Amino acid sequence: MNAEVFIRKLEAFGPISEDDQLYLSRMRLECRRIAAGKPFIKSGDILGHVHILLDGFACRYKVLGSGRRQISAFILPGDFCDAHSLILKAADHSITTLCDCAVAYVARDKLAEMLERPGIAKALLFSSLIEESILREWIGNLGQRNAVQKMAHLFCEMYFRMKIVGLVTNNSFELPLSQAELGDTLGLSLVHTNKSLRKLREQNLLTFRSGKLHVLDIAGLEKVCQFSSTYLHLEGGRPSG
Amino acid sequence: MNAEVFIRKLEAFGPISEDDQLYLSRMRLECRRIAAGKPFIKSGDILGHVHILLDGFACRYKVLGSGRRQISAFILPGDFCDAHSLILKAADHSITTLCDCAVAYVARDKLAEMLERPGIAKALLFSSLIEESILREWIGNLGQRNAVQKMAHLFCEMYFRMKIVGLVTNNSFELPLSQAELGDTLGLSLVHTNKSLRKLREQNLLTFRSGKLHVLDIAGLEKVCQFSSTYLHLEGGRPSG
DNA sequence: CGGAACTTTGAGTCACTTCAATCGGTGTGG
DNA sequence: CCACACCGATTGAAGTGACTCAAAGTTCCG
Repeated sequence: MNAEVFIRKLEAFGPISEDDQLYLSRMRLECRRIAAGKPFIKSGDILGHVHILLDGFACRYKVLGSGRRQISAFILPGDFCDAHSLILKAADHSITTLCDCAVAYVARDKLAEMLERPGIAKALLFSSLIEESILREWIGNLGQRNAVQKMAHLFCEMYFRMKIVGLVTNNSFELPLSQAELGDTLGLSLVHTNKSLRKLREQNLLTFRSGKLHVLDIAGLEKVCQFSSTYLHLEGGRPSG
Repeated sequence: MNAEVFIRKLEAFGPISEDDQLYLSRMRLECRRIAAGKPFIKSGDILGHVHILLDGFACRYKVLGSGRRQISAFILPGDFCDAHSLILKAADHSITTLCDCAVAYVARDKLAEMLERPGIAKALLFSSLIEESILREWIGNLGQRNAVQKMAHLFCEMYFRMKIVGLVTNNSFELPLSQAELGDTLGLSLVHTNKSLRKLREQNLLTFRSGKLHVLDIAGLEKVCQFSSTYLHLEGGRPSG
């Protein structure tokens, strides 16, 4: 398995020089398959290497002292799982697969070496800035919208993000989440998650069954939560820098 | 006005070479004072330069379609206000001062030049990773805690962040927020913000009046929300990289 | 066929919201 | 020096969105 998905991802943030590309592709990445539902990074883990998701779907989460769980991000192919381990020896949150995944391993000193290349460091910085932007939007989502709106917003976001990586077919895509996990993402109880989902279904906006989301009316869904995709920075058009 | 606050901030993320320091200090930064309560970056603005807060207190926020406002971050001296404008021509959120501030301006092409230096690019990446970490914690805060716990958590965070930059005296510090702004940060109505604040006060944990927070019992406050400061990455100890 | 995990639904309760009014401090003009 | 306006803080009361508890229905898999 090679670093192609990863290189493509970096390129989305700006031109990667031929030299850098060569460097990355020559870097043999160790790769492993991980089964669905396996928390492969746990809060507190000391990490000797950094993970890149090559295939599948994963999420970041924290379990608070109260035992409640909050999912704070979804990880798509090409994404770094734990760039943050660059600065902290121990992981400050956990990561679990949500379906069968392929994950590449980069030794930490290898990563340090990568960062000496301005082109790569810049691409990682940009990638981190977009993640920040998504996190800020989630904060607004959790703080200011009601249950149905929150859910519509999450589905809109995932629709656009999956679409851009080519994973949407006939307006539907794999979103391998249980309703409990959906609730942990939106800060809702399981029961209320179920009832909010029903409302969206009854408005003929979507169906969501066995980990597959089918969007019937994306315009309607966007309207429910006043969705605007600018925060996803999809166009890929960058100014200078 | 020079870039000292900024250099000190970068140094917190790892050694900055003498050459880089010289480069930064030689860079004459244009600096302006901005009065309290002035939104100096507005969502949609096309930015020709990047801002660094040198002195004061500011916040990021978004106004949703519904008119509701969400504050998504507080900006302290030394922080970049809009590193994200590196990747997007237009700002995707607004920033306002919360008290009188001093702000430095860096032309965008100057910043692009800075990023060609691996040491600086790395420091900015690290800074961005820590911001991400804080955003993730806020997501957990908004999603999983009740009003009183949320508020306690925010106060704990600000206590530690202000302390590390030397702005805490006698367990109290300037937090120039109205209760309405506090509510917009925590996703609470003004009325409930006031009532939650009262509960914390009645437990003799703190006082909060005219933009000044006095922490009477930090251990008690931490206990209310099960606060753990690891996500702030305060120690500054970094592994390789 | 049995069990586990997930989904669905109903009922009662509570945290938080909205509406509405008052109170206090501060600045301004007469 | 007082009257007035303004803004933020405070409080009470009523409404509601989301929660918890409880139970039954479904789907999937060994």
